[in-house]
Amino acid sequence: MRLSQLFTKTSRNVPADETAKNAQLLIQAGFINKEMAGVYAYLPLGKIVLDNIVQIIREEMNAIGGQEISLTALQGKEVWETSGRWSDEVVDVWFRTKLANGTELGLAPTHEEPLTAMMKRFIDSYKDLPAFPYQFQIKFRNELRSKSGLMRGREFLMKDLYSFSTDQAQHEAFYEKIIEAYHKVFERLGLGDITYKTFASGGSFSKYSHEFQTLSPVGEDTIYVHEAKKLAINKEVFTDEVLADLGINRDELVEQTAVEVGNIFTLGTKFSEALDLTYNAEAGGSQPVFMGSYGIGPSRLMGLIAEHFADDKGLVWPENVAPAKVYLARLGDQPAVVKQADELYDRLTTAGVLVLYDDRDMRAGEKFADADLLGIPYRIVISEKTVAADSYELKARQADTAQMVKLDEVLKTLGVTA
RNA sequence: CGGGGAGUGGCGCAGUCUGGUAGCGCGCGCGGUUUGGGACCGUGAGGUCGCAGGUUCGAAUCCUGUCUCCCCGACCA
Repeated sequence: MRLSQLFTKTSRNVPADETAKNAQLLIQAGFINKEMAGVYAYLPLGKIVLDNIVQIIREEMNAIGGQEISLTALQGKEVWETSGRWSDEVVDVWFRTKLANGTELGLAPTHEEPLTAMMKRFIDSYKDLPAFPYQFQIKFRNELRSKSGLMRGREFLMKDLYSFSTDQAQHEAFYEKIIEAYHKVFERLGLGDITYKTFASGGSFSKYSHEFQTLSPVGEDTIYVHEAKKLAINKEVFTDEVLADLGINRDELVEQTAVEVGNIFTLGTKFSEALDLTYNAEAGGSQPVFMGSYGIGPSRLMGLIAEHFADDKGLVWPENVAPAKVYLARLGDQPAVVKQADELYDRLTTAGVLVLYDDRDMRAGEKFADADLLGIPYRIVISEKTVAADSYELKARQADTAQMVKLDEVLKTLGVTA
């Protein structure tokens, strides 16, 4: 993409109505636009980042049998009344609205009910199980207070997968698989080392649920980390009983603040019984389907990644989620310089490398500052110097200095095979 | 929802205490000089001070109400 064509631009001023670093940087760099408190629009570069995160999650969900769907945001109240969750006393974050004829509607804060109801069309027999539908959907939650930029919005993107199994044993087999899949997701997002499977409060069908907590000073949760076992315990369930269950001594744990980036739940037959989702068992007889739910917040992850990797010059995206791999800064518009820059841009683009080509008529300092602020992993400068040396000036985002290298070295660094 | 802070050109701010119809930086247009870490000179465009009432000869400034944003708390992917 040529920056001269990109309609967004960076700002030298930090927005005054945000204090969260992720929101400040993402707005300043033109990745997102604030619509209202806790509600953000995604601009071209931000949309690419979000899509990259989504794609990583999608690939890992598909790898374990997930099938992507897209449910609706508009919800009629009947199915929620059946499960008891239409009530404000039970779910206090509903956004409610009405049809023109007065029919009550809500904007979905989650999707257990409509999906469970829908699956009645397709689940009749044990032969139809298990099933793992999932979606990426904007959830609406009327929080009393949104905060921390993308970390906690009133409207946010969520990947929610639901498992439908014959019984607890079949359910647990999948539960273990999704834990592994989640670890892969966070590994690919560059957060593997600081993300812990965390024991949290369960429900009527399991003693615990599991959260995936990423260490961060801006986190809202307190967890107790067992580094050797690579797990953690949420403060909300931190008791002697839990320690005994896990065979852990209190002095092996370190208290940390963390951000909940994922949460997996054994739902059991809570929703299937409420909504009458049953199947005919192999041995005969009707049984309620055994369910689980599994969430990850891509938009929250984007905020967390922005916040976690940023330095004093701006964003620093991991390669897997960066809006481009290379920031190609062309200094000046002399024909030879333009030629070298255009040719490299074409070469890399053809090879499938995403390049932000800064072909704008701006000074070097501004281009360098934007390259840093946008957080693109590699910066390549083309100038009279590089033309004269038949070389390219290459610098990783976090490197202190640039190096003059030949084309093959550029291609090798960027993983382009000749 | 309780407590605290704040709303003034696109963005960041000063002016409010001590009323006299608005100023600075960035950005933007035009002309010129520049050109490797956010250049400089000149010249322009752009706001009626969140909104609604009220006090006053006169309100960004005082009073009342209201909306919005941020932070802490309570609550949450």
